[in-house]
Amino acid sequence: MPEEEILKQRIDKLMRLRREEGIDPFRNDRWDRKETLSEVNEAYAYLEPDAHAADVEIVTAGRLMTIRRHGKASFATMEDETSRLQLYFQLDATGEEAYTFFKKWVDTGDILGVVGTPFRTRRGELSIQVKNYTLLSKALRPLPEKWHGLKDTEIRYRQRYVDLIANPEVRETFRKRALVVRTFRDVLERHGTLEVETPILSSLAGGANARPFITYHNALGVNLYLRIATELYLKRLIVGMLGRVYEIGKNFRNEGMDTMHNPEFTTMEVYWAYANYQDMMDLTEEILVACADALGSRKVTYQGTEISFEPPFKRATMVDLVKEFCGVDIDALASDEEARRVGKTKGLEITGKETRFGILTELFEAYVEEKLIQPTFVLGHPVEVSPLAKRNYDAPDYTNRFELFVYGKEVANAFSELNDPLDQRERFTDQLRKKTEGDEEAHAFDEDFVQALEYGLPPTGGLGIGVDRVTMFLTDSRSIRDVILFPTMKPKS
RNA sequence: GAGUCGUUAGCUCAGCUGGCAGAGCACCGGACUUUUAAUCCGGGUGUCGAGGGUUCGAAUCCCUCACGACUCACCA
Repeated sequence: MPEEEILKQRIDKLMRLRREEGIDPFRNDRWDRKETLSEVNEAYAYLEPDAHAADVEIVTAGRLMTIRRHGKASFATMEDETSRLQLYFQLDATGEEAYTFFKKWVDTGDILGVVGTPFRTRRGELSIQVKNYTLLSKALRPLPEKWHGLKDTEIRYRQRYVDLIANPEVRETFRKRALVVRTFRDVLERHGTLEVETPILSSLAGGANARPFITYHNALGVNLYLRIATELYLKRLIVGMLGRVYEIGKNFRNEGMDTMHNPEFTTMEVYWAYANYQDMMDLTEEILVACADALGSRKVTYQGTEISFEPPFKRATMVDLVKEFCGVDIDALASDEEARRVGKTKGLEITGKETRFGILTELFEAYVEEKLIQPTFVLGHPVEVSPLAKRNYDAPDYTNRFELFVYGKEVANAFSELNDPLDQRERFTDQLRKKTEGDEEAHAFDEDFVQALEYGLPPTGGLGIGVDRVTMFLTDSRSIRDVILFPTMKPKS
């Protein structure tokens, strides 16, 4: 039957229900649920087959997922946010009127409030013998198929509510996501970190290499950008003497999308005054281990590969990793020209402008990243690709920075924050030069941020973690869309 | 942005070399007082993603477009 036909039929049925029975299922304002289905399942797990707890009254509610109608006794499977449980409607127990009403008016998908007694059937299934019930809401559209569920990715993402009804494991994934976020907060609060909110709308989108979304403010008559990172505002707050701050929120990047990238995604960024990137490494480890523990295990299987979040995570410098996986010792190369030559032999596309540090970074991305399956801290990024990180004063071409890779993907990025306003100004200028050379993703020059640094930023450790990616790895989700409730979709024309 | 694959009933899917549009579940009607993918009897409910082309004839072959999935490029 075409869906419109079913809808029409169900609306007609609703009208008849109102007219013939004087009952409007949408009139109910609340239901005094006394227990959830998982509470019932736990409390009466002890019942033996065919045993009734006849003196107990259960008051619960949920959605009917399946109905097995018989002549004078019917079964239904009810599901709520915690569990599922079988209902037993028996003419002798409900009375003729209520039983007939059930057979005539109640459909799968309907929300029911029920009162009854727990028992276990001869076949061994815990059930509720329904004494009476109330139709709390009516479903006018049919549920997806009960056996195969809903698989169509397009419907799953566009109509997530249907996905959530049909696939309990999807609900579980989003509960885990909430637990991950809560664990982030727990750890950060334990370290005396203040949760703050900074602007999403701003006249300048900085703090990362990315193209922003542009929007327009009518009253001000100006273009505003959606933020691409929270970094620069949070560091202003450290200047402002808030000591330790963090923000969990969405960033927006106007770039391609695939299984690892959604245009809006969630990050946690944290900044601690008087700390450095080493402290941030410890914090990263602490947060990830706490998340793994919260979800049950430090060893997780991601897409068939076991990943261990048992600390300490592996640590290595970018230079050493490139040496190990690619056989190129950047420090041994005398000039940029030589580096470009070596890069070319390794298959890099060379424009002639690369420095040896650019080559290092490209070799790392080409040869190393995908090999870093187990959690690995990569240290010592070149200054050239780290416009906001503090220089390593023993090796001035490199920064006190790390990125954490898991399953070949970047999960965290952290550094000792650059707090020298003069150096920061130079690096922004360098980014500006890159921008005029055509690099659309070069950082914007944030004059106000430099000015903030001129008031004095204490030595500060900063860290950003991709919340969606952490959730993916801990829930074995192959696409970022599986951990975002309403992922960005192209509108259907 | 490029390539590959996909789109058939509400859902999950068949549909061969071009020859009447199919199944299970769901849904509608009937029987059934412990079923659980209930069973039994009866009912097919469709713009075969959209548009164009080839052909006597197109779900099927060709082209264009839309949307999705995967791979790649960019990126976290």
